[in-house]
Amino acid sequence: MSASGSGRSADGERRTPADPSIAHIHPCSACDIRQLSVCNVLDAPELQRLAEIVSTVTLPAHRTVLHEGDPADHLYNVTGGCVKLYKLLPDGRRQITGFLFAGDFLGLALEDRYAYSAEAVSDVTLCRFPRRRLERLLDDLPKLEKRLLGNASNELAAAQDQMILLGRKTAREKISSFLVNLAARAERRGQPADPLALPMSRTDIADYLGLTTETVSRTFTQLKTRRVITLLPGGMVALTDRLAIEDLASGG
Amino acid sequence: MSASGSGRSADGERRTPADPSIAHIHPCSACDIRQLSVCNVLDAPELQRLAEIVSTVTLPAHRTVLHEGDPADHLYNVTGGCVKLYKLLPDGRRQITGFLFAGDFLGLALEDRYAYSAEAVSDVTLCRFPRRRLERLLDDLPKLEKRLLGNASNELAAAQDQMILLGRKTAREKISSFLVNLAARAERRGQPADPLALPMSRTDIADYLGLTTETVSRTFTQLKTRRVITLLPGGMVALTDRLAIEDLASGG
DNA sequence: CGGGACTTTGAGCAAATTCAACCATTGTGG
DNA sequence: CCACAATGGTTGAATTTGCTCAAAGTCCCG
Repeated sequence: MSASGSGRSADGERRTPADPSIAHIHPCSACDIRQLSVCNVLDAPELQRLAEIVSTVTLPAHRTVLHEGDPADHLYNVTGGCVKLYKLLPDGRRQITGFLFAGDFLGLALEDRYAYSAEAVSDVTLCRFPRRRLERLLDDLPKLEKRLLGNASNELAAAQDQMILLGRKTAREKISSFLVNLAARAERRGQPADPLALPMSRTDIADYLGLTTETVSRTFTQLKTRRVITLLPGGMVALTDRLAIEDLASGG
Repeated sequence: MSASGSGRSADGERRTPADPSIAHIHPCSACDIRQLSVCNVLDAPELQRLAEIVSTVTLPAHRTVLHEGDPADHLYNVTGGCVKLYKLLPDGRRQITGFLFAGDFLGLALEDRYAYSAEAVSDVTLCRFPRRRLERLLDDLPKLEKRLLGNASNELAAAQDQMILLGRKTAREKISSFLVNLAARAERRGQPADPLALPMSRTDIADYLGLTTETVSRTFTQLKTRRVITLLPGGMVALTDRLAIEDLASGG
């Protein structure tokens, strides 16, 4: 990777040096999404220790963050934008296993290698932690470790919801669930939930829901025709009939 | 197979009292599946502390272990038999999110309530831990907490594998993956992987793979006809052509 | 043995996919 | 500034995979 010094490295990413002497340039204590993330369980001195090993990374849309099978050298915290996680079958079939937004944690794998790939959907900013150093730090910060466990447990619950979606819901129910779920998460981050921003492509949505782009497109128009949603320019959707879409989402 | 020194409670389960004075009757140190489970990171005195809050539970096949939405009062460790986890849609559609065997941990939810239901597939034995007491114990046993985090991280990886299965694999690939996966887990537990025991019904397999029983049955006969597997009496399968089935499983 | 649950097989159907064409938006070079 | 290629999205028609409904076959277990 690139040398430190906050220039633009060969692969186009910018970051702050890990040098603690200038860590105050990006103090975690001033982080405006901290209350969304795992860091919010830490007090000021603990946060300082975290700040000493973190570097901030900015990536443009479509840049790969990490690749399945690569050594899991870093963990990340998304601080802005949208990241997709995915796995591939040998013949290219793809399953997107999650979309991450500000506050979401990325890279938890106590294995040596990443079990999935991650790619920036929009321009994103990330906090990057060297895995070794973070693991060492965890021994001193049981609160953080507990929080990570809670985080993992929540992700497991979300994964189970995604399983029932993939295995048992119809296309219309899948799209509805997807929209309701994104809206709820946007709300939790304090971002507008209606109209809702859809930064990802139809293909991404299809690969997340186990459908094809054509089916995703047809289902959107169907929901539009039924006046459940309204498609707005700029990748926005209005959830016109919130009750109806929530009903569809839960498989009513 | 019954637990010693205890009565049968109202709901038909047998268990040892939590009374530590007789905990030595079921000492964790003599547990023959310990090396498979989260407990194996603990040394003798730590194990003793765990033994003081554990009770052993035996349930017959088809008995519900815990129910989605109920207060999450206990965590479990499966010590024998097979348990299925599942979620339901309002209209009864079911998704089985996992099968658990000896060594597998159950109930990790830092929420107040279980996010899914669990039911015994075969007769099962479980170690049961009161959640509050286990959580308190975790503060003193960082090794165990780390191990739980590692466990959760592995489960997340497995969940992502299941997502690509549900979203992107064909019926034949699903069945093949299922068999290969079960065989690998049986092997890890030191149980015979070929012929492989299938303790769960066709309906359970269908609800796990996002199929119908009919499709599961047809796919089994198809694999049988192609001489990839052999169906044996007593719910056993022989993986006749291991290479072929592994190829099918990975979507080759 | 006999009965009930589970499994397998069959025939027709339907939801979603595939293949193909068309439309909209955007960015580029003449 | 416009033409136009490129990308992504939408729509249509035909196909297919897996589902539904129905019936027959097996396997336990009493």
